[in-house]
Amino acid sequence: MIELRSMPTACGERRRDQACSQCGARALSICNSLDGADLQRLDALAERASFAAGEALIREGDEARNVFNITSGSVRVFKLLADGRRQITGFLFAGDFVGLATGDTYVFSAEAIEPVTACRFRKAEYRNMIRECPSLETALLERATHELAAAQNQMLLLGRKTATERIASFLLDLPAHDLARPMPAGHVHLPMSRSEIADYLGLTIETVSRVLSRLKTQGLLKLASLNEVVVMQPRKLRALAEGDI
Amino acid sequence: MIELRSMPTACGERRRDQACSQCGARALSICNSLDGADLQRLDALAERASFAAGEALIREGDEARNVFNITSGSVRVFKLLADGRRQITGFLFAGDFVGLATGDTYVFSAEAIEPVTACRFRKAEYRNMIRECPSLETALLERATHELAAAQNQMLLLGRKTATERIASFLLDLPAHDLARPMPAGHVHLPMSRSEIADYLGLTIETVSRVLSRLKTQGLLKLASLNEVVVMQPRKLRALAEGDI
DNA sequence: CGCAGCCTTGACCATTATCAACGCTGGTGG
DNA sequence: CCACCAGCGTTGATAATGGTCAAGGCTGCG
Repeated sequence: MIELRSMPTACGERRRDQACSQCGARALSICNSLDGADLQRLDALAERASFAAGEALIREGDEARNVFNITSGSVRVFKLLADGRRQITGFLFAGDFVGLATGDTYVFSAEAIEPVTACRFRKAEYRNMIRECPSLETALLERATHELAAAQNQMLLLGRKTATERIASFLLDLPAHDLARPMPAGHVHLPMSRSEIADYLGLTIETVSRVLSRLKTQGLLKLASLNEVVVMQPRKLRALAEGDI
Repeated sequence: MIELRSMPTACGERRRDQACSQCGARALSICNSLDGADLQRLDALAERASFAAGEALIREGDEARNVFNITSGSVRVFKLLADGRRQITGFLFAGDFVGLATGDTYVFSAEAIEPVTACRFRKAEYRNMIRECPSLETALLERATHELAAAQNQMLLLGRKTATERIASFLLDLPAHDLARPMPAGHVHLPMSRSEIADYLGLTIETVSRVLSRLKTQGLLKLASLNEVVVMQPRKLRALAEGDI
């Protein structure tokens, strides 16, 4: 129950220090916007949960009973078409919040990529939470607004960027979200598979693989391992990402 | 100054009556969630503004001073790449709210498609507004959450749907947003040009035109005029939209 | 050591973009 | 009042980006 307060990074300094590459705002976690007393009251309502890799936190169509605050690991949020086509709408990491949704049922699914720990809150207690801690609503609105800006960026990416621009954007934006995992400058950790990257960027695994190989050949990247990329020429990569060529 | 309260549809019955095709929630306008006294207090802070077709309400990069509540007309919200590629992230109609953004500058642009009237609020007064009317924050959070769900749907569309599926989805979803314009059942009004439809769906104008022609040939649609489509076989169109073929 | 699963690479294909020509329509000026 | 023009939309021919299918390689685990 103490997890919410003690979670290493969501409430920590590192998260405060880094500006969002999209909108310039400081990275937000719910905890950053709340004071100690508020957090303590929320803790009393939180329930600790952990999920194995692949396990679902949220299933589209299920009754929307819970909201979660991720405290470690990484999560994919996605929607499916009837024939199995998948669009991953976001990756979540420590400090992120998931499950807020209008209506009675979830309209997306969320699954653990790696083992995940989270604080679970009953949605039924949501009103109580707001009453006990009104600044929570402000924090959630800020967070939602921030996610909306991120979603607009992703729509720009999916609707108008080429495969290379998508990969470049992805590699540059990812580190800003996974602040819990300290990485040497230029190193990008990819907890997700090629197939998940593809489903996030609206591409196929083959195209993802080919573009990564080409960027490596061109000297913009090194592939330290399957799950770790080193950005060698960030300026060139940024130019690619924005289509400034 | 009375516009906010008296706007014909944003606060009206029609808007309450229709459920959102995406998430099942009742269509939301800020006004629906607030009582008369609250609306009156907000009115005191509102400033009436009108915009000619093509005029900008919001320009990406500008200091974020205002938020708007659209009272009539239609608006395109979009982002641009350096070379001019445009992604329209949404169309707004009477009752919609625009301008909420984290950070000091707007991260998107908004322009009138048709002549638009709106209520303008100074962002500097935002804190006052919340203090005078705390339920506004709740309403805004609901609205933001709703938009986030819509954004996830659009990402699914942009990342994973074919051209035909995109057009079908668009034609089915649009009427739910433009409730201020009463239309006979099956009739869809398109205030936007082909080029705007293309930039919303991540296609070119030629592809939009071709797909519309083909759907017409197949008898799923009639093109009453450039700006009005009649859906002849909604079930088939819905099947197309979901990829249920 | 071997196998399963994921990733990479190659050859070919299809959807959609691009380029180009033509048509419609509404507004304007003769 | 009619004709012309500009702008938008449609349609066709061709091209290219990225998808599909297929084969082979790497890696980590039993």
